[in-house]
Amino acid sequence: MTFETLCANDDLFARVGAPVVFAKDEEIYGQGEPADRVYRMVSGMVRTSRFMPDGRRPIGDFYYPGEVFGLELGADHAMTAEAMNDCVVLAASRSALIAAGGEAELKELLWQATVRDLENAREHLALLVRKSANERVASFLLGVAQRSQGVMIELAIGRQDMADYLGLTIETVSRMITQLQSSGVVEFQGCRRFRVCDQRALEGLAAAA
Amino acid sequence: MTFETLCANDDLFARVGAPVVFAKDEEIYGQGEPADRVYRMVSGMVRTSRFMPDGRRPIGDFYYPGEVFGLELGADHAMTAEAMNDCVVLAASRSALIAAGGEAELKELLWQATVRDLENAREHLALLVRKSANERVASFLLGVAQRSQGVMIELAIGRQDMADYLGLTIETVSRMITQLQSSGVVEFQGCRRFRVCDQRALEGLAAAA
DNA sequence: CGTGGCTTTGAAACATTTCAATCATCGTGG
DNA sequence: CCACGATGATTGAAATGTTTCAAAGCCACG
Repeated sequence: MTFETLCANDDLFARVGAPVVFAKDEEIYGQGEPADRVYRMVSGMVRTSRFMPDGRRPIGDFYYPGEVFGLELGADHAMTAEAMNDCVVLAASRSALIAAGGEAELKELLWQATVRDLENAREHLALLVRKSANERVASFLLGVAQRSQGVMIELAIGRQDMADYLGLTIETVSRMITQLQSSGVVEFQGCRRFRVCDQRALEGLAAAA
Repeated sequence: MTFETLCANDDLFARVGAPVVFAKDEEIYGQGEPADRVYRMVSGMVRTSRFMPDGRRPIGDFYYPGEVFGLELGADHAMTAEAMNDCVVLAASRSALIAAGGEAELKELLWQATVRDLENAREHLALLVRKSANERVASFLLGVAQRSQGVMIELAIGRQDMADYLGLTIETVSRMITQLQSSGVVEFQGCRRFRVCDQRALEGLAAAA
């Protein structure tokens, strides 16, 4: 989502939306529930995921501050959204958005959200097709680093979520991180804070990202 | 794409589009070229793919008769489109579509294409995350079977394209097909025609599809 | 009937997962 | 304040699944 579009919808969401706080691991909405409300991240992070019959849990997307989520193509939510840490979101009902901004503006919002989802999905696909475990982890860390600012990067995402997103097991993710560290590409302080030491090398590994 | 939407645009495309024939393996448009024309499949099959710096070739999508492709979110084509067999498409320039149907109708077309792409991408993601080789192949064959009619199914897609799409090597795909055959789930006649023998079993393998 | 492209098969190498155990980290209650 | 337990992360070793490399088979086409 570009800076302009973020600003363009700023008033609408700010006018209509009510700030809501969610605690870590709290569910924002569940798979199958009617999708009558739309959300925009203010702070914190949210993940969407889908529970499969066999217990696998493919992760859809991660949402950062400023991003809109909860809009669906159908009437119901196709995924579950959960807070990854304590977070604040602006919540607005579809009807309130229409009342305040009109049908056209809601459609525009839906359009932007859909385009962003499609772009994310394509990037995610590129990551999963024909990339090795360490390339996946490298791409992921590079992505997080690019979305963050500052040298020390806060990793809100736990190993299990990373693994689900990358199509790997938690152990493999862990090993790849260890490996990236021993080759001096990144450096972790604890398991949730890291620093990119060799940007060039990380980009090289992430390659076809 | 639903039946209704197909019909709704039928006139527009039929009025404006010019039928074009492409031979097997011919390029319809290339990655990076300006996306000024839109296409709808009449017969045959088309694949889109992206060539990566390292020579890998992730496949975007396969397009069947009736489906629209070539619309892009940006100004240029993000992928290359190639004919997988001799095929006929209706081609129309964006400007001609606007002249004939108006801006709104083109937007609607773009919306439908984007939604379909997103749904495909999500399904594709589900396939790649946490599915084993034989589950992937089973899902793929099931998908082809569902889109086809009749008992004997024509597989327009070669092994290499399947492998690229499924994130496997051509040898693995071949082995999985052999395996599905020996377990009596499907039966191949040559390498491009098959029949589903045990629908239930195939669905079981495709599972979380 | 041979040639070339695509598919299948085999064996060994390799990457990832699985299972099991150990290790941090962090919040809680003694 | 420290020990404790809980949760999540790391590590190791063996098992598994997939790829790689090499060779042979099949089929369509000239």
